[in-house]
Amino acid sequence: VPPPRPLAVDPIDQARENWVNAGWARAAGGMSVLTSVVRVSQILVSEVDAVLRPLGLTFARYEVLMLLRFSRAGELPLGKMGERLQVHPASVTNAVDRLEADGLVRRQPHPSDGRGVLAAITPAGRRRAAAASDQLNAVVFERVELPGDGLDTLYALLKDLRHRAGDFV
Amino acid sequence: VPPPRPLAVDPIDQARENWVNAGWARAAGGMSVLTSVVRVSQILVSEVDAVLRPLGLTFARYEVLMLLRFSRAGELPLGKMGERLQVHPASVTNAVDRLEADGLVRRQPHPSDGRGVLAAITPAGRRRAAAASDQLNAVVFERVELPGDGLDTLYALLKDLRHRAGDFV
DNA sequence: GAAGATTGAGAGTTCAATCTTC
DNA sequence: GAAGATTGAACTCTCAATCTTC
Repeated sequence: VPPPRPLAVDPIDQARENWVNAGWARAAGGMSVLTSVVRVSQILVSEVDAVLRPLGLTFARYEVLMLLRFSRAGELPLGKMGERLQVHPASVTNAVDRLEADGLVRRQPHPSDGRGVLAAITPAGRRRAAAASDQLNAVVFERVELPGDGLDTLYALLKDLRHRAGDFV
Repeated sequence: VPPPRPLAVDPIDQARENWVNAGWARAAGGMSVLTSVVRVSQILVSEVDAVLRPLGLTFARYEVLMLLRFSRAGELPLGKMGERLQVHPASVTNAVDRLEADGLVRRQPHPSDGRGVLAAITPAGRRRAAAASDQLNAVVFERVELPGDGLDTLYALLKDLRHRAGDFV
């Protein structure tokens, strides 16, 4: 396991400089923002996964669990979850398979549509979701910090990008 | 292929609201920023991959190619590339395998360290890198836009997060 | 013994194809 | 015919183990 030593200079700053020197100044801002977003995503997801691993969960399965936890009846059609989580139907099937094998979720027939399948959270699933949330809040979410209103500004800018990409209306 | 229809309401806003209602207001900001970063990363990387796919590249392999393109001698040790790109050594091996199979990169023995291996970009690799960069700049990077100095602000905030995570000194 | 690189196993995602039901 | 869900193949990433060279 190589302890990821911090680099002396910021590699993304270097890339940005390379872009400008190559005559691509107009694209330098977008390139460096994109690379930064990807890198921060890697960092944060690996922190989340490290917390969830001992609980037998991944970020994707945790999101499924929380979606059910916050739903009115504790159950949702698989397709709806795929839409909400913006993931491929096959990923939902896979996640529900794993959660069901661990007894955290149950598959149920859709009451009105014979094609559909509902996933329902079990009591064990609610307990696991609560434990995971407590740890994630304390160890990761509450420690994502920025000076001043940095977090709110960041959220608004990212929301703007998502909106422009057509992520929501 | 399901055309990802935009949702009527922002799912991350909903999650944020759920967090506050659950009594986790202190963690709501971090949770929604983290989820936003992950989502934007997914969107942008899939746009990049869509551009690179016809060129036989992925984002990871493109980054390797550009690292070599911007290096002084057009060649670097595999380990150095792993550090700069912040990826696992096995991922570098895999990327170089694919690039070498396509004739875009050549493996060379390290001149002074018998353990090391250099990857050197070939003329075909330079042509492929130039074509990929032209398209990425025009189709993706130049279209990542925000009003005012939004892009610079976003870059600075993400850099702050990376710095706090120990990504660089 | 430690560092650089490779290998094979395990997990997750995406895609195309399939099956059932509307 | 179209939609919901599942399956198997292909790909990528990560991890542990291995091999060579310092």
